[in-house]
Formats: sequence, structure tokens, C-alpha cells
Amino acid sequence: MNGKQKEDILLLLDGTAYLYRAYHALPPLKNSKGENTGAIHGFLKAINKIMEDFNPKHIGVVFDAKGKNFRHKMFEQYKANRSAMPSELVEQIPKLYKILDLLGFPPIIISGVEADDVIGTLSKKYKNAYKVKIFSGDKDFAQLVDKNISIINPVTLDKMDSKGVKKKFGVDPKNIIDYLALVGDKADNIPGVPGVGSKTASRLINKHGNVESIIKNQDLITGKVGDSLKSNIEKLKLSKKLATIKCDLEILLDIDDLVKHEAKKEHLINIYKSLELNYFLEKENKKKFSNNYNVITEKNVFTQLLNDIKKKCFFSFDLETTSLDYIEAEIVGISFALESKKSFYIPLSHIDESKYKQLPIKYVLENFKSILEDKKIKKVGHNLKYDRNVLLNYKINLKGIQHDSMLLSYVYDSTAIRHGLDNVAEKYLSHKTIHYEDVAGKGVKQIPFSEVDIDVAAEYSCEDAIISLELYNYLWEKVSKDKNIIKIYSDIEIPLMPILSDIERNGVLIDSKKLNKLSKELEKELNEIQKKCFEITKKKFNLNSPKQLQEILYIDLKIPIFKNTPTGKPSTDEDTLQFLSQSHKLPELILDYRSLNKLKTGYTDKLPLQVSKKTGRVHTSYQQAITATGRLSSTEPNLQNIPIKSSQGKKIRTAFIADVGNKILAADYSQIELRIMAHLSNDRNLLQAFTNNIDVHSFTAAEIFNIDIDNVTLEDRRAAKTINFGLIYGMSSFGMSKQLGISIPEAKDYMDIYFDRYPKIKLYMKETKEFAQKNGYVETIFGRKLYLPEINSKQVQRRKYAERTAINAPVQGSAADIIKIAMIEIDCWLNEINSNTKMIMQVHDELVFEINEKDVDNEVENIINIMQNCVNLKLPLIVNYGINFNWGDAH
DNA sequence: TATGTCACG
DNA sequence: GACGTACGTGACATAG
Repeated sequence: MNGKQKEDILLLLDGTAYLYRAYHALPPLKNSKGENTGAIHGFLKAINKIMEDFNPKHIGVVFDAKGKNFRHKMFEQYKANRSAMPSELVEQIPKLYKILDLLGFPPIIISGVEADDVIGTLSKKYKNAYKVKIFSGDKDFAQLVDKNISIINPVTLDKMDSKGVKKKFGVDPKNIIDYLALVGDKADNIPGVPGVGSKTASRLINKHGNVESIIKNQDLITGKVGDSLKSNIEKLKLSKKLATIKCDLEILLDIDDLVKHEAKKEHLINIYKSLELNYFLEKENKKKFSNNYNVITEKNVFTQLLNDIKKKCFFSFDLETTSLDYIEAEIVGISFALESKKSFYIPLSHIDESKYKQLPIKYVLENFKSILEDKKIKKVGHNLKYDRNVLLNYKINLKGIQHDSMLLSYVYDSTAIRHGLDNVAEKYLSHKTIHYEDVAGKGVKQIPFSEVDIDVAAEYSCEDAIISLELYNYLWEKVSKDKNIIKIYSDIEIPLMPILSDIERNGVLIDSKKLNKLSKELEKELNEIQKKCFEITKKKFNLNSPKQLQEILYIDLKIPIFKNTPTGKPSTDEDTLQFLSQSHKLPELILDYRSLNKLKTGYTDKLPLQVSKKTGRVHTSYQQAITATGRLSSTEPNLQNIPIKSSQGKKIRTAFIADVGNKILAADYSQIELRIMAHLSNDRNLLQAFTNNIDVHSFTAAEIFNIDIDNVTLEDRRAAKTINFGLIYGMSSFGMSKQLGISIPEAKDYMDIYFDRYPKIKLYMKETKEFAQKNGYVETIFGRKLYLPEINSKQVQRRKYAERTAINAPVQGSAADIIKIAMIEIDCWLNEINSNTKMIMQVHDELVFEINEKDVDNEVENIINIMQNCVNLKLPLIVNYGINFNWGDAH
């Protein structure tokens, strides 16, 4: 056995018996939909084991047909003491049949006869060509046993041959029918001869032979047994008939119908998923993605792979490297998948070469370069931006990026999961991938990938390549059903990816000296503030600790609590301290301390340390598949939250400088989100304000305070600005009252007037909410979707939150779409004119470039032009810009 | 690892 | 009447 087939086996299984056994032996199991699945589960477990152990070429799983059969005609009471099949089991049967069909051996059900008769007929028919193995616990089958037919115990999988039958029943297989006729069968309600048990039966048979001989010799049988026999001759005859398995049925089944076919895996996976049979789902997936990976260490095999790739023009790949930092990363190995069962790993700089002698990395990359740079050869991967970045370290410019499974997952549903390969594979393929930590360890024990065993690395890496390909197959099918999402994906996210990669690799030049100087100044100020604080508190404490501060404020100084944090502790946040500053000195000092400390630790201290030794510049990473709305985010370091609002903060931006001979161009969209609100709502009043290029906050102030725009004070404008912004976020009158320091009724009045002046905005907000409630999602102008599963939640808090998101997401998301479109067009144009200009940052509504001084006059106007005109809205988009030697002064 | 706070749009 | 009350991010320090 051992999973391999040694002889031609015909495996016949008594399905009905297995089904009952599975149903009764296992605790009832229900899935989340309330469907019973216990018997299916038990049955499949048993059959799985059999398939693994016996691996037959031919198999028949036979079930009793519904209704009565020929034995009932002989004897109405046949099986009469059986109770009806419980409905919990009945409901599972059609599902099990379906699964067996998909597994490649459809159930055999023939009406008018029992499973036993079908098995008997098939056994006899094929016993000369095959070793027949009958899987059943039913003793009736013992009558079929001969040198080519054996019975396998369903529990122990032990085999019973002729000798075994004799040993167990005390008679040879040919006399089993006689034995059964004498003994009877309570389960089937076969009467037998009362008073005759197994011992007596075998004794009689061995002495007199079969039932007929026993009847002939009935007078020789004395005592109670003899009396019982004599008065039950008819019962005995009937019992023999009932116990005889029919072996001469005319069945329209031949051996071709018993061939085990290839399982239909996709359908199986679907039905397992639907029934929540997770054990089998995972098993099937494991099989599906089990990769017979190939480690390539021979030149001719490598060349063959290159030829295969060139022929196919479509493949997925994944780089294994020494670091997540793309500037520092060196390639350790590359995996490829041309299809899901065809994957390769080329180890390139693994330390341990005892098992494999690696091909020289230079040789591999030189030969592979032309394929990677061939835009006609299409590539798939997961987060290919990273791979592109690393390949550029080797002067290889990845082209032909056709699909990225991370971006597919993101445009399909941005908030369903985080979009790392492991998560996406689990969500959409129900496949648990090997994790990086599984092969490299975690925490302090983690080893560099170059120290991972080559076979282990190959298995891990090939799986990633395969999974990315499978994810593309799965998700592209979903995504391509929605024209808008295709556009978001193919016309925005995919083309944007290499541009982001360029921005990241371009990096930003930082004036570290200036930042160091700022750090020292800040440190001095911080020390002074700290000293003043300690004078007030009369004791030292950690100003950075909200916990310690909370004790000082609310216990030592006995200041009344203003508000609590979400966890119920007295808050010390900005809002609170601002309020407490009216009556106490300490809160104001703490606020100053905090903001200066933030600048120092977060920026002036940190940024110089993040300058790459290789390039002398700071390289961020843009996350393209993180935000719910479609925005980018920026990490390590975050260059999208460089200070600007405070005067000290602004100084930090002046340390973002242009290289010698260059200038910084900073260009930002003016009021883009409010403009989008005007577009989406089609509000005439708001559209007109923007079209006439009026300061929108002053305009709003004039509208709600019913004054002439020239008489709007700074205070009026500030209030209007709060309202304008609040509206994009779905602010309530409560929020507004707090923000503006007015009463709630006053705030309500403002809002009423506001919506009176901008009636279409009110309507738009109402309609957007209704759309979300009906459809479960909202979308941007360009059709990017954001799902809001909690929009109809019974929990007020969650529902309200989803409602605010419904208002905000189309606005924020449309702005994100627009700047992405602009970036693509600008990049395209800069390439066309062969420009040296580098895009170096994106800050949501702002693009920052580094331009050679001699190109400023030729290029700036067109860049601004593209930003303003890359999309066509119901109102103009305006871009403000500045040019200087540093970012701070380019505003 | 969770929490609180605050930098940006 | 209760519920919480303005959206989207990332990084740092503290504390358990």
C-alpha cells in the first residue's frame, strides 16, 4: 500500500453503511448557516483515509436506493424494525452525492435493489481481472469472499479473506448464507430459526452442510434446536432467500464507469467553502498549491526557463532579499511561476552551498535583464513596487508590469483586509501561506534570508509566486466585472506604481546641519519649559507621560476633570489642556513642551538619521494599498506629515532642499475637497463661488452671516472655514458648537442657514447616505468603491460613523484619484520631453518636484497646467505653487 | 502590544 | 432616551 498501488484494485464501498456510521459515531456538526454537516464530514474523513491508503484506480461507492426493494416483496417485514432516517441525515445526502461526484467517483444508486446486491454483482463480474476489496462492516458480505474478493473492516481497515471468515464465523464463505439464514439478523428483521445462535449454526452446517441438507436431515437433529427447526422450516427458507446477496443483477455499469476520475478541484473548493467544511477546504487548497518547486542551479535549465518565459510572455515572480529597505536590499533569490504547478527558484546568494552550487548572480541577472525590461513580456507579482525598486539597484528597469495582486485586492475592496500576500491568500483562496517568520524566525532570533536553507527558501518563495498568480486569476475575474474598477486599477493604480517607485528612489535632499542646529535650539527651549513646570509642581515628573501628568493635574493640583479618554481615564489631550490654560499655567507649558518635543524627536532628531548612506538622501515608502479612501500613505519616514502649521514647524520644511543647480517646485490644489463637494452636489451657489474664484470661506461667511463679502472679518471667515471643513467630514451641531465655542442651538442655526444657502449640498448628503444604505458602498467620481458594511448597523455609534464615512469618502477619494491621474500625466509628459525633473513627494493635494534651474521656465507652467486640467469637472481646479531652493520657502 | 498624543492633508 | 459627537493617515513615548 503506502499510497502506491501494487495491483489492480477494484474498491467497492458500502456507502449507506458508512453514512450511518458517520452520522452516529460523530457529534452533530452544524455550520453557521445551520446546515448539518457532521455525516458528510465523517464520511469524507473515512473515504480520504481509504484513498490515501489504497489509491485505487477503480472505485464504486454504492448507496441503497430510496424506497422498497425486491426483498420487501418476499417479506413485507423486511427491515421493518428500522426507524426512518433522521432528517438531519437526509438533508446531508444530496450534498454528499455532489461532493463524491466532484471527487471523481459519483455515487452508485440503483433502485429496486440494495447496495449489497450491486456490490455483489460487481464483485463477481470483475473478480477475475481485479483484486476486489469490499469496504463494509456488514457480515452479509462474508458470503462473497473468495481468493480474489476480500472484505475490509471500515474501522480497522483490516482485511478478511476466506481463512478470516472461517475463523470468525466458524464456516466457509460458501456457507455464510446458510449461517445467516439460521441465525437471522435483527437489524434487517430476518427471522432465522429461533433459538439458533452462531455456535449452533456453525455446528449444524459443519455437520450437515447447507440449509437444504439440514432440512433434508431435520429428523437427525434432536432436542430444542431440532424442535425449533422443524417448526420453522418456512422461516428458514425465507431467511436464506433474504440473506442471499444477488450477484447476477443486470446493471448498466462496466469497469469504465468505475474509473476514479480527476477531482474537480475548483468546484470542490466552492462546495467546501459553502458548507464550511474547513478541514477539507484547507486540505484541498494545500493540494492545489502544493508546489513541486524546482531549484535551478544549472545553466542549461536556466536557459530553458528563459526560453519558456519568452514563449509564454506571462509569468509571476518574487524576489527574496536581505532587507525590507529597498535601497539597502540585495537579492538572495528569485522565484517564478509560469502556471500554478510550474514554479522555479533560483538561489543567488544563499550562504550555505553544501547542497546546491548556485549560479553566479551576475550571470543570472545579465541574462534575465532583457526579459524583465521587455514590456511585451507581462509580469505579475504581489507588491511589485518593491521588486522594481530592488531591481533598480542592479540597473534593471522592470517593465511590462501587467498585474499586481496587492493592488487588485485593494481596488476590489480596500477595507476588507490588509493587503499583504498572506492575508489576501487566506481571504480569497482560503489558503494559509508559509509565513516569512516560519522560514526566517522572528524577533531577535530572526536570520537574514541569505542564511535560510535553499530548499526551505525555495518552497516559501515559489509558493509566493504561485499564490500571486492564483490571486491574479481569482481577483482579476472579479475586478474585470466592474468597468469603473478596471479603470481605477488599470488606468490609475498600475501605471502609478512605477511612478511611486521613482519618487521613492529619487529621495529628498535634507539639510542635516540645519536640522541638527534646530534640534539644539529646541532642546534649550524644552529644558527651560521643563524647569518652569517643575517650579509649579514642586516635583519632577516625566512630561511625556500622560499618566504622570494626569496625576499631577487632577490629584496634586486638584483641577476638575474636563473630559475622559476613550478608556475612561481623565484626558490630558490638546483640547483639554487648551481649556485648562484659561485658569492654570501648567497646561499651557505642557502644550508648548509637547509640540516642541514632537518637532525635535519626530523630525529634527530623526530625519538626519534617515538619510541613506548610499544616496545621501531620504527615501520614504509610499503605501499604495493602505487607506480606505484611495489616498496614499507614507512611511519610514512619513513625509506626509512634515510640520508646517506652527512657526517652528515651518523651519523644518526649509531643511528640505534642492540639490546644487536645482530648485524645489511645490504645487498644491486649492480647496480641492470643497471643489469636489461642489462638483458632486452640483450646488449652484458653491459652484459659482469657485468658478468666480472667490475666497470660498469668506463667501460662506458672507452667506451665513448675511453680510457683504467685503465686511467679513477674520473671525467670521474662521467660523465659516470650520463649517466648510466640518461639512466634508459629516460634522454634527454638537461638534460645531465645540469647535466654534458656541452653543448647540447656535450651531444648529448656522447649519440651517448654511444648508439654506447651499441646498444641493444637503440633498447630496441625504442621497449619498441613502445610496450607501441601499448598496452597501459609496464611490468616487471615478468609480472607486468603499464598502460600508456598518451603514445599516443597529449600533448607533457604528452606524453614525459609517454615515460620516459615506459623506467623506467620495470627497477624499475623488481628490486622491485626481492627484494620481495628474501624477501619471506629468510623468508621461516629463518622459516625452526627456526631462531631468524629478517628482520627489506627494502630500495628498500637493506635488513636490526638484527641477534643474534651467528647466524651470520651460516646465513649471505645463506641470501646473496638467494638474489643473487632467480631469474635467463642473468647475475649474486651481493649483497654487511656489519655486525656491527649499520646500519651506516654495509656498 | 495597546494607549495616548499629535504631526500632516 | 441613549449613544457619541469630524474624515483619512503614521510615529513616538510610555506602560503593562
